[in-house]
Amino acid sequence: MVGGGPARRASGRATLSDVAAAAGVSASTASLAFSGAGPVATATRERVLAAAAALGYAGPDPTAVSLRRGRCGVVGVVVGERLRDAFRDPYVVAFLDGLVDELAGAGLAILLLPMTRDLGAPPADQYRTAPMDAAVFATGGLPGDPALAVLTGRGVPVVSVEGPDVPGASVVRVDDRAGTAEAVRHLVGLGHRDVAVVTFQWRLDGTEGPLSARRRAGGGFTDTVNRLDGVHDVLVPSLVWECRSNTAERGREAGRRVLDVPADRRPTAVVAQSDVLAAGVVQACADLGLRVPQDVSVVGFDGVSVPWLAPHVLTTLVQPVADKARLTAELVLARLTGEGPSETTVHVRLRPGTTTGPVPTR
Amino acid sequence: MVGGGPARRASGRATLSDVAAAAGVSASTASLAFSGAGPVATATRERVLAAAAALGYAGPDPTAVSLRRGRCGVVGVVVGERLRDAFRDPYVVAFLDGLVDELAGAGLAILLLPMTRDLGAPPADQYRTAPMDAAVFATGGLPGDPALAVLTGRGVPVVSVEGPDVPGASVVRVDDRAGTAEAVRHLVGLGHRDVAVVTFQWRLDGTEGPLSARRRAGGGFTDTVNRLDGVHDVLVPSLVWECRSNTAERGREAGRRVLDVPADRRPTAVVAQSDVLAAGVVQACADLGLRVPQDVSVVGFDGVSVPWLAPHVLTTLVQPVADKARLTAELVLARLTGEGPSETTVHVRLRPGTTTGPVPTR
DNA sequence: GGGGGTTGTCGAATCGATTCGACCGGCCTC
DNA sequence: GAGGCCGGTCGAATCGATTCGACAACCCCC
Repeated sequence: MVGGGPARRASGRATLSDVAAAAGVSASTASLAFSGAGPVATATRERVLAAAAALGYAGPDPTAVSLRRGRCGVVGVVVGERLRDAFRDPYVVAFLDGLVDELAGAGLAILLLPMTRDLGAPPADQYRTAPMDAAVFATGGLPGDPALAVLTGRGVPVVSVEGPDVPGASVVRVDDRAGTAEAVRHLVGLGHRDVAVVTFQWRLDGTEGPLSARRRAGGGFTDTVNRLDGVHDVLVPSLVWECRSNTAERGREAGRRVLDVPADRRPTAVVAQSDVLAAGVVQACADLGLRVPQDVSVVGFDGVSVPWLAPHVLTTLVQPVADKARLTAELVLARLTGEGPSETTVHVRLRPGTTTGPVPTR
Repeated sequence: MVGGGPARRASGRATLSDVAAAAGVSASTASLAFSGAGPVATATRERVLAAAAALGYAGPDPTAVSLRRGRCGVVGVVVGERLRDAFRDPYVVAFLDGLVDELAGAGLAILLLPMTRDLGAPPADQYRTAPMDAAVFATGGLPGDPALAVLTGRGVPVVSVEGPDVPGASVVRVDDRAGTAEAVRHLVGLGHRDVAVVTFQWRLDGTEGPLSARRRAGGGFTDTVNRLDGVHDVLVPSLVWECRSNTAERGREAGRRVLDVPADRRPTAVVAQSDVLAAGVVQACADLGLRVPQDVSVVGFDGVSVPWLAPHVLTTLVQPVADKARLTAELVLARLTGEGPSETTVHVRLRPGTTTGPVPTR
């Protein structure tokens, strides 16, 4: 068997060396022929390409290239708790859609990372073992999240959208607080004084119900906290109801619980922390025979279209979702070029709809 | 500077070699200390771990491990065209949620791959360059998709859910055809003879409207084709309307166009290829002042909850989404252990709701 | 015709880990 | 007391590519 030439590897597919050997050139030359960097004679290139075709070589192995370059072209995206719930929110989907688009334009692919449920438990293996050039907390996060520690420990730059807001992370801020305050002032202008708030989960422990002062003091998701602070900047809400997930279903339940009280003790307006929750509250109003906005005014947050609420048009705080996705992608790309953490802020805008009106006279 | 000891690399983070040097052991021993494979003296292990802590070494580099092992722990998931549209379908989200869960259990992370829009164009870079151990076409696919060719060319095993149905790919089949036929027989049993069909996109070119015989002959997505064939197994539909995306909005438009005709030429039942499209059709009925099911019966597909359709309960073909996700994950894992392509079938079940009833008398 | 520049090719180092085989003591056993 | 085994450690090969520096051949021009 002497002189049989270098045999194709027994295990698996052809490598660049196999191609080079078949073409009668060195591996370096074959690499040059493929990448186009450096001068290669036309005849040589063609010989290499022909050998590659014959051997079924489909280009360099991504993992090997990643190791060499020190970059794998993958960005981890941390989304809320369960995909099922997170993706039910049209706002999250729209943001992710924009982010995927922006990053794909830079040749980056997106790896889904489900958020750690239990802050005491170690994060999923993937946080330690999945290849990743950067990670984005797309739907907020908590500073104490162990997944965050794992990522920064690995040296993976983190970009967070409204938190976790920690040193070392780039942050896309939203002026939730000012926006929410504006919405509440809008209500106050309409005569409302008795306002209830329906919030996101404060922490990831499945709690639902009135938010206690004790729990509130324990710290929560940045966006949740800021939006609630925005309410307090204008007035003290009569009730704060925490939902265990950001779905219309939970919003509906919240609405039922908050509004199903005698009329003289019923809030005249509800401020929800998302359009999805607000839509649930509107449904609850229908369930309870309350008219919107004659009996109850409802305000949402996000500015996504909720067409099945028709004929209602939600009064809401519009987030510029495309801009936010673009800015987030820009922060990611900045980190990838070696720049340090930075931050940016997007602004929300009150868009009055048909779900808010003058306070009912009693 | 002789004898200064091996310095920490100037560029970037500590490596296993740095840790080994700091601990005064060889790289092999340090590796053993970390991985737990092979015997290491307790004292040695502690020295290594201490050195790692001191240097801020957070465990082996995932890319290097991937190269060595020949596996990176990432599964690509191809979802329809635009994320924004794909994720608006609760069925897709539920399936993905289940798939993520099942694969995460096996230590696998999920990489999002947007489906190629234009079959003539080359697929996105990510198909060639992203690290991936396997790929799943989660929402169907076309046999001629160039992305498919790129993946198989790379040697990435493909698992497809209802297509592309090509040699070499594992396939999760759904008995769409038999299921749809059963649903249509249900309608026929209620006296319906004039049935319209609202379908998914036949191909990814943004076309919308009546499906021409010519276009139909050109081949389409497996699920779309099978479900339409199921109708033909029972009767010839009076009209087949193709929607350019699987959203309630397009279903509503389809419903308007299909049903806004004089009563004597109006179909008495509409079979939609998804619950989302069906929900749109029900809305269209409301728009047109048609009662469901007294004037028009509507059948969906998937069996996801569409709570905002209340008080209607959609008559639909229920897909066992959790089982489907589990079976898909099993096919992926089988390919990862080196097994060849295989296939499996899931069955759908007709669940009568309140959106179908006896044919109206004229 | 020789010096300098260009072009094309190659060898070797490198990215950061894992793992096989070899080696060396020390302890047990016959 | 010698041989065998085992626990512990290390060196070197390997995974599949990229890239730098060296080198040979060739062309141009003076």
